[in-house]
Amino acid sequence: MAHSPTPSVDNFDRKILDIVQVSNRTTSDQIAEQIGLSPAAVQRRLKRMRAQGIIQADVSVINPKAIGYAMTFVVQVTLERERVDLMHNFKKEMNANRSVQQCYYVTGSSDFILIVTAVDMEGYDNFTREAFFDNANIKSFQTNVVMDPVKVGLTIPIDDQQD
Amino acid sequence: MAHSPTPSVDNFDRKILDIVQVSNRTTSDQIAEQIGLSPAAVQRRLKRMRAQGIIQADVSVINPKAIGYAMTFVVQVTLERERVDLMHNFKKEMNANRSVQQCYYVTGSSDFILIVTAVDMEGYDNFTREAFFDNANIKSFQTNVVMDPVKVGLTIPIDDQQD
DNA sequence: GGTGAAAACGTTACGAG
DNA sequence: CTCGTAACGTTTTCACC
Repeated sequence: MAHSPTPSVDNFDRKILDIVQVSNRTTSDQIAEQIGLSPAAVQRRLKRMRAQGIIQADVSVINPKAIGYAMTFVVQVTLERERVDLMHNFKKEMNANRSVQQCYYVTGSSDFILIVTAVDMEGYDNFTREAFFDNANIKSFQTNVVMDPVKVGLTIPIDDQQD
Repeated sequence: MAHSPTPSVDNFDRKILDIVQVSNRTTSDQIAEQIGLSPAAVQRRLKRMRAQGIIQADVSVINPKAIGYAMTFVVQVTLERERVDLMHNFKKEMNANRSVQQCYYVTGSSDFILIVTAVDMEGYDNFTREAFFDNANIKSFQTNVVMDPVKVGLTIPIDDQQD
């Protein structure tokens, strides 16, 4: 965390990002037409932004139900002690745990907030056992069952700016 | 919620999903080699899964910092009354609000849990004003500032199964 | 499901502004 | 330094087996 390799995102980049973050299978020709650039220029910019880490990844979003993961949970975890090494350990565990879709370290009432998927309640129960009860440093956790995933995804508001 | 349109996801499909949910720019040849199928077969399966909605979307994940969205928040919202029409309204508003990355309707202590991005604290303040204070049906909300987005994304654990 | 040809797409080199 | 055009290599698509 010591270097920022010059963002350099202009308005053309922003327009491209706004499109690909919704659908990255949009062809360069389509993007080019929409933003008023040549297909090659669009490709060059995409390649540059992927290399620079502005575009972090290109992924398919899978319908959880299609593969039997019918339930989603939002879990708030409070640690016993906020020691740096224990926290680092917890982060590593969450990264490794395939049931954990997302994990945020937050300020406020709890320490971590997780988005967890499971096949069913029994599957979630197993997850809590493995992830929490076997962990001495976890003070408490509170579960919210998701009844409706109103909005999912990681779309970021991208607006034009005057550079 | 009355019909499941025949999942029909076999182990080849699962292996393909496991790859494309991490990187959907992997070529059919690469996937084919990894799972032991021909490139054309892989393509056919991908096309089918996209048509069936098993693959919901194909998106680029953008680094929020690259476009100036440096802060993330987890917000828990409690409504005054859980009336169906008011809830439906709230869902629509969250879907339309570009600051709201994710929105879950949950059971438990609060009604909705949001993941919100903002340029800075002032941007978040503006968001709360527009989204919450102008809404008579919102009882309370509690904000957690994300200090470390330990794990983001929507990867789902996909394992082989015996069909 | 596999094979191969045709079409579409992404990539790169070149010249121009 | 970045654009657009055009040639090139790769990938996807589709008809057929």
